[in-house]
Amino acid sequence: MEVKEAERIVIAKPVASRPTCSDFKSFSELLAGAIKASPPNDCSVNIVPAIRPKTVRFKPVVNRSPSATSSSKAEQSGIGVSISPDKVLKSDLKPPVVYKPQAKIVSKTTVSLLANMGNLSASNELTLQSMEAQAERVNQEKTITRVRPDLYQNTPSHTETDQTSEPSKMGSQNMDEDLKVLPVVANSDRPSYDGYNWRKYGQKQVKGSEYPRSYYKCTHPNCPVKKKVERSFDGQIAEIVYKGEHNHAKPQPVKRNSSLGLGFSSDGTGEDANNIHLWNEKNQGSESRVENHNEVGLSTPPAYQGKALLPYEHVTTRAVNAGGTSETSIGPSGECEEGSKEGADDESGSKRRKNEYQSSEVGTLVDCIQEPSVVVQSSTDSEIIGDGFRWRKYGQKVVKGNSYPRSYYRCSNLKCNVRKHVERASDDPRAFITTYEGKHNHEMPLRNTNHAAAAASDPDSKR
DNA sequence: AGGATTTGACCATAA
DNA sequence: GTTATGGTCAAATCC
Repeated sequence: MEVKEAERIVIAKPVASRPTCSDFKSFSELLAGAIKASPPNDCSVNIVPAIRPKTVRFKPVVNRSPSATSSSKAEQSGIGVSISPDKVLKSDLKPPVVYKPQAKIVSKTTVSLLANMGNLSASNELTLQSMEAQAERVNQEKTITRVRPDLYQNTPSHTETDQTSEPSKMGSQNMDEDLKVLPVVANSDRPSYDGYNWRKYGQKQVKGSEYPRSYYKCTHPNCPVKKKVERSFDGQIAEIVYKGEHNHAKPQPVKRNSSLGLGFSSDGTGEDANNIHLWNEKNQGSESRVENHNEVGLSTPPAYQGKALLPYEHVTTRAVNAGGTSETSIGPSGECEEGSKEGADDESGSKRRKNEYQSSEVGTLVDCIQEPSVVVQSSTDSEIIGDGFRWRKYGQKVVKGNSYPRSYYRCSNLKCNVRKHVERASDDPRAFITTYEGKHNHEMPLRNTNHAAAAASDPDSKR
């Protein structure tokens, strides 16, 4: 809890600061074999070694000093390695390497999983995408999504089961504030779960960050949107910053699993009707920021972790609707059309996508496993749906160090003692921080109603 | 073969 | 003006 607090503070800062320091430590410790959730840690640890090898890229670069290159690379891949044990661990975890391999593995698994899970999977994906989409939509100019590693770590292992089984809901946490909480899962190097296609055009080690920052551009022809992704100590996505606005709709998924009610795209793009709506709805915005957090008790990496999937993170994104609509009830028709168009575009990029999916499916998998969330919101005050669970607001208070009131929620499930509080992270009314306490001991409540509603309102849900 | 990714170098901006 | 840092470019490489 304390830690959370600290982190929370950090996150609140407008600047992309790395909240991970404290976490990091704990994490390393965890890795050492000690504390907290052993499963995740173990997984991460195991993963690292396996992955690393791949990371190394042997380039006989002529132009650049070869020796330097190799060394530099080595450094990058293992920047922290030589430094300190902790760092070493971190380095091991480094993302760059990890993703691809994992993604592949995951993808397969995912496929099977999806097959088995059916609706769930679909919903999950949708959820993810939606989340990201929402985040983006929230701030088109600039959106920052942050993940809280610590939370992630703390996260117990299996809540996910619960979550998995149920569709998650996305909701605005504070309706008052017009916030939206979106769970986001981002794992791959190239996060494409926001429903758009991205091409990585750069990667750089930034100061104060253990991991390199990756730069992505939207692959759509004239789309100026870019995003940069930073990873936390364990290789998980710590922050995603979007720049610009998409001048196009999300690419439409080519295939859809008919069995999936929500229109799940098998290709992994997973366009969510909801997402699309959200997006289109607000692709305009000047600058907005969204923060994501890992939900503490929510996720638990399944079998994958063992593999290398550390990256599966569960993130909650809070976005404020600048424009206002928080709900799924967004304008559909136009979007749908656009989506179709996009789909056409996609064809040209089918190959590209393939690759993307391969590399990015981890996220999908995670989604499936973790929890689906549907971007449906109910506007009830007492019940907030943002992460798939129902919450009841039981208090609000202005806490020290934050000029904005913090809203306290508890899981509406009587037997569950999970609580969370949401507060504004900064002056930016769109930035919120959600802190979870405890883990759910039950499954995510089904929201058939919402689902249905969402589906109904979304023609995109196409089927 | 073609597109995506990697990664050192280069450029821009801020301190 | 210098240095530091971030962002982008583009050749090499991978898939």
